[in-house]
Amino acid sequence: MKRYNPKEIEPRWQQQWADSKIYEASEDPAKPKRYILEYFPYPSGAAMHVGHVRNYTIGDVVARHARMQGMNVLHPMGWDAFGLPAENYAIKTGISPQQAIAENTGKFKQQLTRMGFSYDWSREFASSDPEYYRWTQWFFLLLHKRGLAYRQESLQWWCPVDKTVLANEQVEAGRCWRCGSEVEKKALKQWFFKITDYADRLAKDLDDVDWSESIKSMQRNWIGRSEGAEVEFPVEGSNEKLRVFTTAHDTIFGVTFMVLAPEHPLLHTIVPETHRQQVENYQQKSRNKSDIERQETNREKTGVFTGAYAINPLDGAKIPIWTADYVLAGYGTGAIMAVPGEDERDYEFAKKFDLPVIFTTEQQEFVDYQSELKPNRKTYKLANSGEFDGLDFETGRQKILEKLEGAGSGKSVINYRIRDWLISRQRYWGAPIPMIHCLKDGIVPVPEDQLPVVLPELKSFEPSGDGRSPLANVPEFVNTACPQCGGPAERETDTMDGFACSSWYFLRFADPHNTEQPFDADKVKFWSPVDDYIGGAEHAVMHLLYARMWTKVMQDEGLIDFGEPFKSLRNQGMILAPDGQKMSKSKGNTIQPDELIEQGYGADSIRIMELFIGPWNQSAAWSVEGMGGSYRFLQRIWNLVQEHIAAGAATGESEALQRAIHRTVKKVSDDLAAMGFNTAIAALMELTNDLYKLKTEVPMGVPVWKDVLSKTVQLLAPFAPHISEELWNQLAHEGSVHTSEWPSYDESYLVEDSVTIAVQVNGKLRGTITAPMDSDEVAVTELAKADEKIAANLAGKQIVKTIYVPNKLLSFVVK
RNA sequence: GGGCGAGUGGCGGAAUUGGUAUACGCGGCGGACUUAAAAUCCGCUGGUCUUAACAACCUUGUGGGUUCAAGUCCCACCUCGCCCACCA
Repeated sequence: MKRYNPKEIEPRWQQQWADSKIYEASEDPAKPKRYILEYFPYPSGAAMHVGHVRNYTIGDVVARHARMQGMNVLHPMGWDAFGLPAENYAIKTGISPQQAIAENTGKFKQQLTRMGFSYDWSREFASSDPEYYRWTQWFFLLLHKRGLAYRQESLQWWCPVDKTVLANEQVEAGRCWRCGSEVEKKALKQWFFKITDYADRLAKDLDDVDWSESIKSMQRNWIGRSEGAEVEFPVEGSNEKLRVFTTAHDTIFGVTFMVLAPEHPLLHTIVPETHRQQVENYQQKSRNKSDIERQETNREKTGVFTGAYAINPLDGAKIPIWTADYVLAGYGTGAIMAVPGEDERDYEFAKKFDLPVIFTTEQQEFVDYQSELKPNRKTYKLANSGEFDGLDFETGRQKILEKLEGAGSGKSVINYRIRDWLISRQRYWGAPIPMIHCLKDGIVPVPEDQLPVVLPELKSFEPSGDGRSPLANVPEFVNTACPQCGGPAERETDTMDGFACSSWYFLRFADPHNTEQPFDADKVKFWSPVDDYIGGAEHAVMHLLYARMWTKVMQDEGLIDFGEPFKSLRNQGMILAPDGQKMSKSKGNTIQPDELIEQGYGADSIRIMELFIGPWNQSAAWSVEGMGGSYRFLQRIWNLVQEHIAAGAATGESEALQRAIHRTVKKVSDDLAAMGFNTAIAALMELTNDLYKLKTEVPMGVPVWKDVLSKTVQLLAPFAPHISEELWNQLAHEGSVHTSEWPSYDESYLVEDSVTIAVQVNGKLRGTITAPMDSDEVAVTELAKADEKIAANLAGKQIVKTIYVPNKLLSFVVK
């Protein structure tokens, strides 16, 4: 009898699949399409570990199952090659990024292939291929044409270690998302994408996609849409007006002071000489505070009086203007009207600096404005609010806004927390921004027919840290002719954020080798949008937000006819190291699939383990012992098939075998539809246990065994593709199991003749009885009373009530 | 402080609309096979409980509630994980 040897069968079938191109997709309108995509990986120097592999295993099971269900499946793979990880790896090892990417993608591809993933490799590309980034640059020009790319000087987050600016999304708690070092502020002229123009649609369209609530709420939170009003307060003795954003204009009669952020420009003009020194001291102090310090010193409020006063536009009250760093320069107008009677932070500030507190509700008590959503707030009535006294909260809000609008000092406004996407990077390894600076004509786009602006191969590409990209030191790259006047001009030397490249790659997969345009509209229309997007939750507010924005820009341009790129999003749970810690190279606790394959477990066992370890969307610690269980499970199926093949032909039927397989077909089909991978595998294990018992009753070699084993192998195929293909072949089937039709089940085999019914007395289980299927209450009651144990529990008691759930349960209530 | 999610055996976990809690796997114990071991196959394995059987009682983070019946529904609380955090 042949032994199960993954080392022998797995490479053989991998080769066979590649040769026969069975996973290559084409636009066949006869079959329903399904586009299944996993985030394309960064081919870093470190090999993939079993945590990464889980992501691809989930996608592969979905893809293989869909194919067997007769769908036209697109399941591509490529490389997110530009960006810091690849460049830092190249710097560390001293080899060029071009070469490092070539080597690492080779390694990654080999790892993925060894896992038996069913990718259409004919569509492979890397975002650093000139044939690809040519179109990334083309999209930059498109955004520029549509007024969505602009250049502006402002204070930006700067990572002193990676020596580049970062987008807001890429700063986490004051630290660089890549290297973890504390970021600084630096004034630089930078390119931005105007994602704020799309804030509203990005927030609203989340209602229509099938994503987890937590990712949706993270995006909504990041976009931070809030409805309110912008109100102008004249500054006393000046022509200046102080503009504030508020979501609580109904509390305007409770304003007892104003607060400007220390960076607010009005501080240059409205502060009287008497207070100038102390204001400047305060500004200096807060400038020196890092973002992290500001967060650590969290609750203690600081600030100084500016000596200036504002006038309340509704009642003419004179209001002192303060500056304090609890007001953020970058949000709203960088200034607030402080209402200590309603806002916790203003209240704290007022207490500390002994400023008056006015309550603007009849309750005359402090109400945390943050609790606006609490229903009780709706019952509050305005007080201390002049003509608006007695109005309920909603009406008061409305009337006050009307009055402000009438007086020309207020308007309703929607404010967003999200900032424009800073996309310039002062790093080498990225797509060059296709712009030219001409002394005469200013900033001129590179003509489309001159794309791509090729990234030159450099010997030295370390970031300088002077705020300029390494490309600035390459005269052959920099010096060029102005496309408009033909005179001498300089190329933009910053490169694009790697997230620009990943903002459209999913569309390129539909038409990856097009040299005339980014993609053919019909091909994209055929495959898009992505039906199942599978990946980790770490992309929640970066990639997923950017890609959604680009999609909407393309929709507006008429290139595509949809606005949401990812119909459903699935976030897999993380695989932790056996010690429960995150796997990382630095901790030395990673487990790589290659080691396990070498040890003889094989890719199939790893795939089973990845899914059986727990629900796919929950994290789980890797179990070394568990691998043995996965391997044994496959081996048991292997051995069953070998025994069957070895047995001589016999005749006979088996109802029990049929029942077992049909039950399992239903269970696995249902579980796969609900992504219940772990329970689907459990069902296959149970089936295997049943088959081992049944082989002592039904001789192997009986035709029904071939039927049952063949279906078993088909059910196993999405999870363990190699062993399934091998056994399918051994069972003398033509063609690949992976292109075979998913088995169906016959309801008649699912119906049992008799059922076990639980019998409860006063809610406690007192026994079980076996009754014919669909017995009525009278018959079951009789059977129950005949049961010795149940009878003992009923003895001497009066039955008050009987509840019967057909085929399940009988419950007596007794006194 | 806000948002999202989760607490079930020694461990990972299972449990349709409330209806036999602990499926399946790991680990452990026992047996078969073997000169022996590994491998394989078979059986047992929540607690009170210490040899076996029977019985009883207890058990899904804690405390209440609804119900004939609660891991599942309701209320309050505790713990852990993740995300956002002075966003006016």
